[in-house]
Amino acid sequence: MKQLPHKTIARLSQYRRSLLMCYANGKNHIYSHEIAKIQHITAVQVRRDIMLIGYTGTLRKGYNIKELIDIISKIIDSKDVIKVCVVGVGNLGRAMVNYFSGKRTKLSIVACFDTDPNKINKKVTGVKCYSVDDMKKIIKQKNIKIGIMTVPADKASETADKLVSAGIKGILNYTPKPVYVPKDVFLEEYDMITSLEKVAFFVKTHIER
Amino acid sequence: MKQLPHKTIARLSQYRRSLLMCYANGKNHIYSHEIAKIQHITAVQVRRDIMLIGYTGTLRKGYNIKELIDIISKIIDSKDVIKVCVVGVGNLGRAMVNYFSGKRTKLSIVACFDTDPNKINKKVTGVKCYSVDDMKKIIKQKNIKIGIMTVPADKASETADKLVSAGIKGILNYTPKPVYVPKDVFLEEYDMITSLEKVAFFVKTHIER
DNA sequence: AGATTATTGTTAATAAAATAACAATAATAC
DNA sequence: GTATTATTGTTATTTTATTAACAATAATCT
Ligand SMILES: NC(=O)c1ccc[n+]([C@@H]2O[C@H](COP(=O)([O-])OP(=O)(O)OC[C@H]3O[C@@H](n4cnc5c(N)ncnc54)[C@H](O)[C@@H]3O)[C@@H](O)[C@H]2O)c1
Ligand SMILES: NC(=O)c1ccc[n+]([C@@H]2O[C@H](COP(=O)([O-])OP(=O)(O)OC[C@H]3O[C@@H](n4cnc5c(N)ncnc54)[C@H](O)[C@@H]3O)[C@@H](O)[C@H]2O)c1
Repeated sequence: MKQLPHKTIARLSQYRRSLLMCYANGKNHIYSHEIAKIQHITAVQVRRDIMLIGYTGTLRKGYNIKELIDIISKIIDSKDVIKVCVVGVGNLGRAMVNYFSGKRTKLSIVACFDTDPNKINKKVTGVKCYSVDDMKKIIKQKNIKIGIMTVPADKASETADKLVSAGIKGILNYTPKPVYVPKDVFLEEYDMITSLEKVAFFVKTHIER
Repeated sequence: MKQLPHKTIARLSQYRRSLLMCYANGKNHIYSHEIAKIQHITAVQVRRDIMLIGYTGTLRKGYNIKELIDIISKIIDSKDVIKVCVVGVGNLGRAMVNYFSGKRTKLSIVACFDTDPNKINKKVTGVKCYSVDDMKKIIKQKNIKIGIMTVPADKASETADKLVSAGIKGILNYTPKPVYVPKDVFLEEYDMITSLEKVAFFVKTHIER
């Protein structure tokens, strides 16, 4: 299959979650416009995404939910569980561990790291916190592939470097500081401050115009 | 000025933060490629964004940091402080309040809301938590303009509705459930689960190819 | 002083994403 | 059984965002 657009991948993840809900409620078929309504996007967008992954529904009956879930899963899940770690177990890091722990089957947070002696060797919702000094060792040992960064902003780039040199293949950076990674490592950055400022900007222009 | 692209707004917020740092370190001028390096984007992108806001630097001297900060602030900040509330003071909500409280001058979290009696009327890092039942009243009273949603997913749409009917003008939705808002309310949604799955997808395709 | 270099600002080109248009057709209505 | 309707799948168009190209010129070099 051709390379899927990033945005499509993101939407597929969301479709799947909605589809799982519908399926759990006993629904077996769904129309593009129903999916669209749930996601608050257009039906064309949905059909286009589904077209891109090569699945076809049935005319006037819609898509078979079970089949669609399976196809999406085949695309976005990997065969084996992908192991994830969280670096920096502060407020945000703890929220993350808490939220994800024991939830996903194909993505599993198996370790976290911190510099704070009060946190090292404790457990966070069942996930052990190690010293950053052992990062390389643990990541290799446990075969961790993804790192979520929730360290203070001024520790962002050193943390990214450590993750990369430990052999991590994907980073989700929640610090507001952009980091550099070699191009064989996938990087996703999200800056909450910027998001809030963006909302504020549009609110402002709305109010002041 | 023409309507600025959303992406430009987001980058301006990030430029400003970097510029403030540089300025604090005693730097007075900066080249487009220096800004680009900090943000890990291209210099053209930076120049283009700066062009769009109508600022001009000086040839071979770069941009005057102070001036640029002021111009960006004039664009993205509003004249008065914009008040923000957080709905759902769980792990994530608490992290947010904690992080933002007392930090920004033009954006201020002034209230949070929850349904849990153990949280109502307590303070979260100095910010009072009210009952959701008083949401409308408090939002109007305090003239709150932006709501950050960190409630459980199944409470997302009712929460959005309440915020809208209370007169909120911007929503930052951190639940994985898309919500509907009328078009005079600016909506920004961010789904952490999807982000992580996206990283996992690219890691997988990298590993399996 | 004249040549060279580094840098901006802007237009042009390309790429990515979203939306629109519409042909095909199964299901339903009459 | 024919017409109508609702829905998919796909191509075409438009919009948005990024990248490239390059002219203009201030600063520096020789
Ligand atoms: N909490 C939020 O809602 C929020 C909002 C916007 C941005 N952020 C960003 O997220 C990041 C974390 O925020 P937070 O509120 O959780 O901060 P926090 O201070 O609560 O947590 C930071 C954690 O990182 C640990 N740490 C420090 N240096 C480290 C290192 N070198 N290696 C590993 N761990 C280290 C600290 O011990 C602490 O446990 C920050 O970069 C912040 O800017 C957070
Ligand atoms: N924590 C994370 O890292 C993380 C990651 C991905 C997604 N999310 C999403 O963020 C949201 C919050 O996550 P969390 O981990 O903080 O959950 P949480 O359970 O810790 O917090 C939810 C809070 O909302 C309150 N609440 C419940 N119903 C409410 C209502 N109707 N009105 C107001 N408050 C109400 C609860 O009392 C609780 O304090 C969820 O939608 C979750 O899916 C969180």
